[in-house]
Amino acid sequence: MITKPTIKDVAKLAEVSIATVSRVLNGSPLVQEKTRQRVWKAIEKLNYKPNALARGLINKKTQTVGMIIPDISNAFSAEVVRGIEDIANIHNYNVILCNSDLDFQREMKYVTTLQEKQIDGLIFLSEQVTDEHLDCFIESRLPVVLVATHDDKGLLPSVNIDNVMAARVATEYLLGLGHRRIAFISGPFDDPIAGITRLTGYKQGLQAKGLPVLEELILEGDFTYKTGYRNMRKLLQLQPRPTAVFAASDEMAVGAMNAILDNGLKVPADIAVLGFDNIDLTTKVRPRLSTIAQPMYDMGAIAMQMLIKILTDAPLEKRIVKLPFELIIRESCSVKK
Amino acid sequence: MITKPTIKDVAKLAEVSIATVSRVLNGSPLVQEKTRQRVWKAIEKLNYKPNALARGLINKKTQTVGMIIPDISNAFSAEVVRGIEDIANIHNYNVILCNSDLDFQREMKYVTTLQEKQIDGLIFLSEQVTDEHLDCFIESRLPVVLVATHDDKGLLPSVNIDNVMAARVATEYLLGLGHRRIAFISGPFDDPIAGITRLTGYKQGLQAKGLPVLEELILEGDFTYKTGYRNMRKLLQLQPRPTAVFAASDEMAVGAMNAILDNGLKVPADIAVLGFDNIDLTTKVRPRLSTIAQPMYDMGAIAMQMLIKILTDAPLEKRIVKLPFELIIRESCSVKK
DNA sequence: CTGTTAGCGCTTTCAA
DNA sequence: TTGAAAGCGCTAACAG
Repeated sequence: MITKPTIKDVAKLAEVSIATVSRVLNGSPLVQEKTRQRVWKAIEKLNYKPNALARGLINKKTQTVGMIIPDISNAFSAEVVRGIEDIANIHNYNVILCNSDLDFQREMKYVTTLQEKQIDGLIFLSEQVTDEHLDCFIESRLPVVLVATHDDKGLLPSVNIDNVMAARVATEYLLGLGHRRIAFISGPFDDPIAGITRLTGYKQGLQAKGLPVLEELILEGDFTYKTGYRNMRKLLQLQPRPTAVFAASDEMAVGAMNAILDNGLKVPADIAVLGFDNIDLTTKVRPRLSTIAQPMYDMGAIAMQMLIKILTDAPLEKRIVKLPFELIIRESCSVKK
Repeated sequence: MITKPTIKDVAKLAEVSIATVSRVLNGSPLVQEKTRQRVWKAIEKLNYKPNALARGLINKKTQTVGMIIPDISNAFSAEVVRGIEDIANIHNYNVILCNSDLDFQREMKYVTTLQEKQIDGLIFLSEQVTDEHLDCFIESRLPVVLVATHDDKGLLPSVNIDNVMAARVATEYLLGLGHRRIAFISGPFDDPIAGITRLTGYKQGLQAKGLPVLEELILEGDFTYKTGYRNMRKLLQLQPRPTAVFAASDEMAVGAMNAILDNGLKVPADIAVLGFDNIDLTTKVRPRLSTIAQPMYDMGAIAMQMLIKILTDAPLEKRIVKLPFELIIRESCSVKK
């Protein structure tokens, strides 16, 4: 069986030393033009590809980064990942994908494996970054950038959106349309990233207008279609009915929307619906749903840019980045009250 | 600055040779229990992690595979990728993710880079596998498994669904409901994977019943929401109207659905709608759409299993796998004519 | 400008 | 049961 050609084979064929081949490969200027051409010819003839393992062993750089995310099959993560990979690709990095399912054990196992593979840096998406996470990251001495999350102590660079502000602006928008009974289908009350923050924003929006926060109008979901649907059914029983619902995720918003329609009511004529997230499909499959657009792609892209800066010792202007969001208004909440 | 501990450091601390450390690391039985324990203690104390690059250099195995896909932010790919990663993870492989955007140049560049990184195998998703692709794969001598595509010559192992059969069964289902004027919104007529195949299945379904294939009922889209919407508008002008539409993608089906609703008609009372694909969101966000479920996750998982078998020299029962699909019937086409 | 040589961190004979 | 030494494919001094 024929083995892969190595630098030696190239050297032999080009009748030079392996050092010269190495120089040509790395674009060193101190090689005669004639020699360089001979070497390239040999490289092409043999279809030689340098071995990145051997290179990495010496350079202590692999041009590879790790990326630990909860679940790629979730449209969110997928957008972020695309942003990461695009920027990585531009800078000649490759990306190792790891699905954690938010399982701490798996996260830790991945960190170990990635360390062994000598990755240059790590991008980490998760719900909450605990002290154990932090310990592990520090111990690993890997450059880490957090996405869509942050650590309490602000030790690690991160990129995020301002969930409180986003929810507040959205609430104020609904108020501006004339709505006064605005229900809120929240994420889990113990989720510090996308749960309480958005709830807080909702409350702030009401309070800024001097309106009361009514407990009956606030229900807890878990971001899924099902809890959106169920909670909306409960809300429909209230007297008087809310005139608008703001859900902390698009999936819940769509669930709510279907619950409303199933009840024989109209969106937005009877009840306006506003979601949160803007996964790709919101705009494509559900072009009628109003939503708060989280720039998922940008979050990934910017996180990767930050990582690259760290890896190249470029200065980071900001360690904690908060990206602007966008309010996308469609039919589902476009009618003035 | 403290450097990473190497096998030398462990050897020194445990007062053994590096060979012994290596044996312990690789679970060799010919190490005394006492020595083994001393070594493990040293490993833990130093928090030593073996360098996978050095290992790979010798073993010619990296426990890493590459995965070239068109676009991870597309819900399809994401499902497949999840299947791939899950199986890879079980077998202690990592996965390098590459987005090609179906650009041949990028695909080739990725293959080169992945080769340099000494991946053990490659999973390739694309629309069409050309002869150039084939040349490149063969030249690379990498084990390759194709997903959701195949090569004409059947040289490479692949996993797929039977698009013709799927579309035929779907058409027959609609016929079984009593529909006789069934429109078909096709994918591009020059797409050999998901275009003509599904169209063929549709035609076969009609012909098997002795029904004519009417050109006016067949329109060409490109799988997107927009073309579904537009084509449906055209179909609505026909006299008589079709009583059912079968779209070659869920996005087009949803587009068609909205066009029907916008026209003041009801689904499925006036017109039944059937899609194709079953991306995750179809079931979650669009629980009312009937569809042909392509087992995307399974395709990824099975492809990875095949690759693992190839890598471990296990026999492959089948080189060309065709997975069964599933007809998921929901409200959108549940009414008998 | 080019070649020689010493490793990078590890596995694997071969001896002891 | 253990250690010494060779070498995987490459880069980077150092010499010439």
